Amino acid sequence: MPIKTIIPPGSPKIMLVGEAPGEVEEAYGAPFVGSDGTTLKKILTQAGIFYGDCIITNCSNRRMRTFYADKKRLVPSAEFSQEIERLRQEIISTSPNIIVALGALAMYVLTGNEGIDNFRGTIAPCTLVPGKKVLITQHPKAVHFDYQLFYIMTMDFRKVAHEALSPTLPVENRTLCVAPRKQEAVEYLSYLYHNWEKEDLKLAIDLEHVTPGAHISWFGITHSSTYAMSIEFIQKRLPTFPEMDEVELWHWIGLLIGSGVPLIFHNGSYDVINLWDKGLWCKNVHFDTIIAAHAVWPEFPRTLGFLSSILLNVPAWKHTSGSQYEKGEYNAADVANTRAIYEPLYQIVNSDDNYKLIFDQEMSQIELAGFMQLQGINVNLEARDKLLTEYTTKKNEIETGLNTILKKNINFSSPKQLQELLYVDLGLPTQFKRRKSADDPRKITTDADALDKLFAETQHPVLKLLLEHRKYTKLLQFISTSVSPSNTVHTSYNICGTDTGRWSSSASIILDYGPGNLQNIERTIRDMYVPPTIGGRKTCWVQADYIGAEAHLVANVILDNKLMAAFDNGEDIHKATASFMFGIPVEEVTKDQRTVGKTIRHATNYSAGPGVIQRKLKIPIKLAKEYLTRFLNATPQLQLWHEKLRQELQNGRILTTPLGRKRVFMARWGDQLFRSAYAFIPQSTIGDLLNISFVDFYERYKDFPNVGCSIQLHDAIYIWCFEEEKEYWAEKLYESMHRPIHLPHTDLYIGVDFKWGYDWKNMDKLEINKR
DNA sequence: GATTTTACGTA
DNA sequence: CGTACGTAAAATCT
Repeated sequence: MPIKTIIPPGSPKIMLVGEAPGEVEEAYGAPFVGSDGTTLKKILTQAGIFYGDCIITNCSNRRMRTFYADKKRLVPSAEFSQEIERLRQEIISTSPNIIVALGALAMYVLTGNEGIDNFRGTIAPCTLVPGKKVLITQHPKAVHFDYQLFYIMTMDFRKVAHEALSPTLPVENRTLCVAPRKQEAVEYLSYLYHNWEKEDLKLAIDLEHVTPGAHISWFGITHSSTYAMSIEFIQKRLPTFPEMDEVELWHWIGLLIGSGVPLIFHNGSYDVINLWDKGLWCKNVHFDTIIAAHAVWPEFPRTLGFLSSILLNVPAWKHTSGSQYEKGEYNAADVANTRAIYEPLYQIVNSDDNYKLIFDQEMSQIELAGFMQLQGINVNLEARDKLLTEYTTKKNEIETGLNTILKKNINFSSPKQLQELLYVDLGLPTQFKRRKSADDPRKITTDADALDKLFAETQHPVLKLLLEHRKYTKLLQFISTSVSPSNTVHTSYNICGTDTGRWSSSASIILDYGPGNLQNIERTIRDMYVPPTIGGRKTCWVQADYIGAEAHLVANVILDNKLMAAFDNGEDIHKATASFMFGIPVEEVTKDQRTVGKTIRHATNYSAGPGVIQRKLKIPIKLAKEYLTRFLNATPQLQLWHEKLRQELQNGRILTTPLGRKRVFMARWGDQLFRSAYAFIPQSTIGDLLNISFVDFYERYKDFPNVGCSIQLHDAIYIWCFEEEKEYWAEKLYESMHRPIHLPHTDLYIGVDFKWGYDWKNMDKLEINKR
């Protein structure tokens, strides 16, 4: 039996179109009566829309086994065609101002579009009933798989509420000037140059490049959200303009961006730094829309397409860009939309002191992050080759050994072949992956933990060899990385790379050399990385790291007096932990007990269970549980704090760190969300503290020729200088890093440790005067 | 050829 | 049932 479309009395303005009824809907004879309906109602309420005011229907009001008659799912089946016709008639007879397509099927039926991620949040003309407008969003059932969509759909429905006021489609009022002739481009650039000050212009810029070399192929620029010019510089790796014309264009671009005109970017960390690499300096980087979005919604996607779908009423464009001309159109649309989202983002950032604080802080990091990306890290080729030989030999020996024992060749990097080997051929007990939640499916694994466990149980020699093989394979991955012609590797430090405010690091597309991520290099092979040689003289590295930073902060946040005192007195805090865990004097703590203290301290700060401790310490689960209980009993403040955080989350799902960074937690309510929350405060605070300090140091000394910034490692900073000046620069670095965190009861200062050395592995303690 | 999964390195 | 990341190689999809 078909269900019935709900049509409220009067002239309803909003029509919601789902897919087809499920079992529950069919039983009740009405759409959206199950759990999807509950989700939908919640979202509508959040968006200020009353469910009872909406027409509620589906693409099909009958349960349907197959919607389409063909394999490509383009031609509706006969019975589905009837239902589509019924929908068409209902749209005509009820004539809503806005139709909401819930999910990909409704989008396809109503608009003919495919690929929901490209269109979600945008308005498209209705093809089923021409003249009508359709807002595309996800089906409420998608929230079940990705809870964040609840918040995204809420934003979509706020747009629905606005669009319901009138039946007219948003007008496309943008002029995109694609691949202009030189004269036209120069006219625009010179107009901007001569008039930006008196007309108070703010310019958005966006680059497209071709690889390798990140050569700029399109330069998009605009002063307005309704106009954009995209200048084409490269077509199929050949220059578009004669050399003199291109020189003239770059001359104007250089004049303009160096003039001090406020510039707006979407991910300026790329554009500004690429221009810098090509010798062009952006004097006034006024606003980065990615940084703004990161300061405000760290958990949301930050692509231009997403932000435009949330903040603007422009048609979807990210799925276009095929032909050369379309690439220019795409670039022009990008820059116009960057200019457009700037306006609302500027308002939002400035509406809240915390947002503004974090925004300004992250903007100040662009130059430092970019400087380190372009400078790179030097590689000592001799040291690299030595490591390469050493580990290749070791890996080969193990392979030979394994092949002899197994009497056949398999790919030890293949999880599939290893499963076959371990759980079928050798008949070992099948191991399952550690799950994040009890609801997750059990998955067979051959990871290091599984091999460790199997070795402990069976002492099978193959397992040990496999583990070593893994280790050397991984090391060789790090060692055999590409190096630039000047023997450097480069990383892109991503200011907005995490939800916590820590930086991440990834492959540089401007200088594509090295392993990309320079924040996860294995310690044993770090000696292949060396500080630069300046004026023919070798420099050394000075490393400064915050001592036990996260634990120190947590101790002060939860007011753990014992631990606070241990930090204040400069004690070994892991020994101190072991001391009160085992109820023995600090002097009697053994090395093993210290390791236990260290592991438990770390694990409990992030609410780990006994399983983690069992694996880290390689001890029986019973002992791990005992240690855990002992620790938690000795530190009741920790659980009280975790409880307090959960309560805080219940009031709006927002946490604010002592340094003012806010994060909304959008995961489904439960343990995983709680754990992210417990980790957020220390991770974010220390990350921010270090970045503030690093920028402070960079800004003070960036023009000094004998010192430079090299590496950021979350809670450690590396700078290079000459050996005889290492104490001097370490003291300067200390001045930048010795910085208070304001807490209710005190201003907390995290201690700093210094080391120095001529490579990244062999570093010695460096004593300095800390005033 | 593009996308997803598995495994593993760092703080 | 530690969180936060990025990458290589294998596996899988189209």
